[in-house]
Amino acid sequence: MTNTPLLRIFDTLTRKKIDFQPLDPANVRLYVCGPTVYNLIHIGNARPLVAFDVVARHLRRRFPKVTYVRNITDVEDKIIKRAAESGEDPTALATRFAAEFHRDATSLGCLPPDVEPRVTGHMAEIIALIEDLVRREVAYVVDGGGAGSDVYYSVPAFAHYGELSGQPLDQLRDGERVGQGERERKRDPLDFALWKGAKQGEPAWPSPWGPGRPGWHIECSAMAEKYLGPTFDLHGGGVDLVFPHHENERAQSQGHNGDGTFARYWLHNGFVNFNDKKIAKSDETMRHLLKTAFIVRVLVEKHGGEALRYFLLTTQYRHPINFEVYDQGDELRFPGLEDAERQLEYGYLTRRRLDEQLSVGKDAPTQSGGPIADEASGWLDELSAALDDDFNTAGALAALQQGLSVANRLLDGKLAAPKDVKRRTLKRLQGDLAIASSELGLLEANPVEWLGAHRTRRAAAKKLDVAAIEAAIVERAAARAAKDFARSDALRDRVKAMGVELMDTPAGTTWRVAD
RNA sequence: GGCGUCGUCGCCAAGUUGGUAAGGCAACGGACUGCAAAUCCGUCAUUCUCCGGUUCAAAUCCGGACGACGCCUCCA
Repeated sequence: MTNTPLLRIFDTLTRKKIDFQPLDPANVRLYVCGPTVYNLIHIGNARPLVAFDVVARHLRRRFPKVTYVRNITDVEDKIIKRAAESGEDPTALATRFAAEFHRDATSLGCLPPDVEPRVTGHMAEIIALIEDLVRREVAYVVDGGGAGSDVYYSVPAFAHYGELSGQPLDQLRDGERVGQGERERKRDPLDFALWKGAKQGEPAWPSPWGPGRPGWHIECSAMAEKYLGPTFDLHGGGVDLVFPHHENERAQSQGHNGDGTFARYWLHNGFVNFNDKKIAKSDETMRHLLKTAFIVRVLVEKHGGEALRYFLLTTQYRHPINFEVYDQGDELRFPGLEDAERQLEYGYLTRRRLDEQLSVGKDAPTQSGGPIADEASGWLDELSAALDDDFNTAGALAALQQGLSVANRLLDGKLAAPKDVKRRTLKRLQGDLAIASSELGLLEANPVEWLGAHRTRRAAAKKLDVAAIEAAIVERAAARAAKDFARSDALRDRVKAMGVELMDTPAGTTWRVAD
């Protein structure tokens, strides 16, 4: 195997699509900014989760080892605020929502990262890093007005500040809004807090500057270094994190380890828009939707986590994705998720047919060496090539579609092929589909179970009387046996009116919830 | 004001180191079926927001116009 670069990645820092050359091909290292756990996550939070899950999966396919680190921020202003509102202990609240987050991540088909560090478990590392920055005089201590002192990072001390976000310093200063009381403490309006002295009632940890807590950005610098070293390959997150979060992480880490250290490639996912607009908390309607319909838990309940995942992968991760919603009287409809469900149903139906076909007959022991139908080769390579090209999942999904389509054509006898070639091809397709599934995190479930669960969920959503449907099927079977087609059709019409389609197969009649 | 992304069929969405427009949904026609569903087949962008330019050749490069969205403030 040659070492020619396989992957092309759009890097935020250079704003170009460039070849990916890992520092150590034997261990590719990836850091992604995880959630601040103060809430159930919404669809916007789900995008980086899914996008970087595919990044990690694909890297694992291409390299022998990948170390994927995704943090959990469990000390932060929003958590403190939320906890104060409900009277809950901030730590307990964070722990609770971290667990909820894991549940959602799992339902979205995301594999756990290799390391999932939490801020509360890394106070020593954070404090050591800040101490070093103070020692190097790129940070300074200021009386915080409370029990402990504040520590600020001195932006003018870092020559490369603004590079990542492409913002000239004076422009950033123009936009800067300094909070009450901070103005007189900061030497420069761009300086940001590394450590915040504790105020009344806030969670605090002991430090050389008295009781306090870390600022928002420092934890990522400290934890990335601890698990991935001073310099690592990829750093990901949402576009909104480019400034100030990632700009600041970079400043801290390079201030500590020197120029050229820290992340070598920066990846940022685009936003999920709602009817072409950003899901902003400032808008009344959106705020309401964010608390209700856009919650991952709610969407998963209605359409399944895999449909949400599929939807999020229909657009390349960097581009904005539009989440359409329309109000149909008493319920909200999400065409993107409905479409995704249809695609998944097609995929699982195909996989089920494949499994059924290959489980019967014992002809043609499938030597893997023999020829297979031309149409069945190529699509998996196309899928991988699409992912090699800046993780183009939309292109990968198109390739997957080809694979599924070939399987169906073969099963339908639409492709001319000798019996042994056909069987070998089906076997190959089954294997290739499994590889594609594991790359995308899609169609990985047992087809029979998935289709059953899918039907059950949809039947429940439509409040269907399953017993009545099954009774109708039994009655219709008798009518058909007696060639009483008028009766048979009447029964079909009856369930059709309920929104159910009957499917006659050699193995008997089954049913599905109509679209 | 500064920085950046984008504008491809009714809808979603690939394709931009230039070489003659993937795929999906919807729609229509057909095969299969007692009738259906599922599946399969066929039709569905002489054209890529618009105007110029470079070129044998441009959705892809350059210039301009118009439009959309985002960041610069908590935010995925």
